[in-house]
Amino acid sequence: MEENRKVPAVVIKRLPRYYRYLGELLKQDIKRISSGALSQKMNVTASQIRQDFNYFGGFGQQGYGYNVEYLYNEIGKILGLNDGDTMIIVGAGNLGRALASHSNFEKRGFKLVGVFDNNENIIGSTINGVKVMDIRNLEEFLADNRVDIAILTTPKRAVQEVAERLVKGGVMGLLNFSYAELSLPHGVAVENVHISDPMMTLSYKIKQAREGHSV
Amino acid sequence: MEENRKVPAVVIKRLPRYYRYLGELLKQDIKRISSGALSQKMNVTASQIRQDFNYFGGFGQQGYGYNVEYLYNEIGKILGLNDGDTMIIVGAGNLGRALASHSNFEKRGFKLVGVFDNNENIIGSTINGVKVMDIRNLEEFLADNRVDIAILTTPKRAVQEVAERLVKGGVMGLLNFSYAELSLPHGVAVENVHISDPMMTLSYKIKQAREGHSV
DNA sequence: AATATTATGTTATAATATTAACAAAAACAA
DNA sequence: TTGTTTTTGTTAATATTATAACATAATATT
Repeated sequence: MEENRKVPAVVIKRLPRYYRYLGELLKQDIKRISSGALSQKMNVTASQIRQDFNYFGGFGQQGYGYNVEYLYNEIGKILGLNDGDTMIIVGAGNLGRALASHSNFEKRGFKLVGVFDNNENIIGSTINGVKVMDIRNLEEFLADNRVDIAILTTPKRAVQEVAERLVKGGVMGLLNFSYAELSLPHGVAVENVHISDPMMTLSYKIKQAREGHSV
Repeated sequence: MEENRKVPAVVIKRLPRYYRYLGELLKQDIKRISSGALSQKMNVTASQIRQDFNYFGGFGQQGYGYNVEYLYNEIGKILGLNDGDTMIIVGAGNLGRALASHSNFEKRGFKLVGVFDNNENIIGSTINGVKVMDIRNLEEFLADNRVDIAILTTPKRAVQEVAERLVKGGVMGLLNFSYAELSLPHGVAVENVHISDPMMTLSYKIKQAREGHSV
């Protein structure tokens, strides 16, 4: 029932996975689940599940388990989903366009309100119902529209400058897909996604398997 | 100099980041670096860097530090990069096409040898110099070509079946971008990439910042 | 050549994270 | 009901990970 311990980052990182699994259970119309049953499905220990949830006070009931819908919603609240956070995508290349069409963001409660690029040939076109705007009009847009999150899919050389402009314009969080690592004022939330990292990890695992080690 | 301790997964996960940073240093023609200097750039402790490298025997010299190129190459070897691993992409939707055009994979030594889809309109077209093939010909292709890694960007409903066919065809590692989590025989290396997970983590951080907690 | 400095590899210590244990509470069964 | 089973929240024990400390060796300096 203790609520004020600082929640370790490693616990926070696990919440999205819990959330996804619980969403699946919901779809299957499963009303309740025990930590033991969930642990089997998710391949973690029941103890860890209970411990994790307990950082937030615990959401279950002895002898019963957890109400799936309630738990799902509570984790969503912890993560700040469905708060109506808005996002823009900066960089309408292959990856930017793919992400713009990615319906999962909407499913998690994030609303795409703009896409920006500097390529004349792309500016003015529409992706997933959203107009691609000129990056030169970024400041104007940010002044008129609240933007919570920006997804960065620009080339490496552009990303630091763009990030600074976004922060200056009031954007609170950046999801950085570019290769460069950003240095920004304290207080700006940044998550880096380097898609070749898991590829390299995979390469290591394969090598291990080839050499007869367990994977 | 100890080499046979089991290397913790958390250390392996850090290697790609070291590798990327060292690649940057190389480009800047920096020949040597100390754990202290590297730790500042990467925002980790020097102790951790030395400890991490020591799992593999250590690559430095007392009083000198690390030779950047040597260290870069050694980490590459540990990760099994530039071993000529081949890869295919299954699912030529927005994300699959974006990944096919993603030059970083090649930079890390992975060679794209095929793209598969089931959409008649896409089959036969070319992405990044590689022909999109009919998924029905997957087995035939795998019989004729060694494929080490498959990137999965199919819709969720298709991914488990495709994964099984790939494994049967001899593919050793899967990089799964689809929402579903795969259950596969022991010994198959799998890395899951759920791009909405870091988005949710970011949402949490923003919420914390709004509530006045440090990020 | 002698000394001071640098910086590793490695061991020791501290901090975190995971798992196990279990009392208390609710659900279920007889 | 009453007793038995289930299953949580929570504390205790263990294991893992990160940091600090330092002896040793190479480099740099005088």
